[in-house]
Amino acid sequence: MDQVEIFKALSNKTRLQILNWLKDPELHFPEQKENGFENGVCVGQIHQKAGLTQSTVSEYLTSLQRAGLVTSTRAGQWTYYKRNEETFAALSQLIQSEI
Amino acid sequence: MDQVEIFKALSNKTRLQILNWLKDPELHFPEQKENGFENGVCVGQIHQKAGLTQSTVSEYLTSLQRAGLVTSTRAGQWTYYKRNEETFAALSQLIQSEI
DNA sequence: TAGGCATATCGGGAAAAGTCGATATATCTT
DNA sequence: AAGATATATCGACTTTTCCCGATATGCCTA
Repeated sequence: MDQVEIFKALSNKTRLQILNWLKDPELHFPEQKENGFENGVCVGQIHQKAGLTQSTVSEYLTSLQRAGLVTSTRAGQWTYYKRNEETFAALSQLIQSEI
Repeated sequence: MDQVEIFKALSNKTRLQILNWLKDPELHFPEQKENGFENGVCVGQIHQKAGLTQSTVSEYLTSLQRAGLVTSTRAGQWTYYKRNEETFAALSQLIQSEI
């Protein structure tokens, strides 16, 4: 758990927004509903909603993953990303006790 | 409370270290003991310990203050900085519930 | 195996952050 | 008023981040 890397990943409005959307996929990504959300949301959906290019969104998701804030699952041609709540809990604790 | 500004301020090893030092001034800044720590620690002490130039440390402290993570008090020719624990508590909560 | 999607990676230009040395400002002492 | 000390600000340079378009890779289907 690299603190600086986590905080850097969180230092961007769009990335914060993506994390927020992923808290409630049913609400924010209804188009994907038929496929379920067990593995999270695929890049294309996030790309559309974010209004940035596909490459930028892909890079953002990779950086969130490197920080441990999301996990990814490949399924066919899709990559699904979902929040890694453990990291959020650990971070909240860290701020309370260590930082 | 600007989340992005807070996370940017926390995205630097030295600034994290400064915040950590300020948790226990008696331990980390014994040279200043005679003056007490009610208002925190003065810039010069932090500068010496950080091993970066005075201007850099001054700028770091300003950025921590803009983020609300520390407060400053001027007393004579010294400026004392101390942690603003309210912001840390609020941030920890924010991560648990909102982000 | 060719073509079509979905995603990742690469190269680059603009903006921001990191860091310094020099200088300005404020305060204290004499 | 002058000099000394503490801090802040400025100008510059380097590194990193932001974000894009173009291209590569991987997988699926006809």
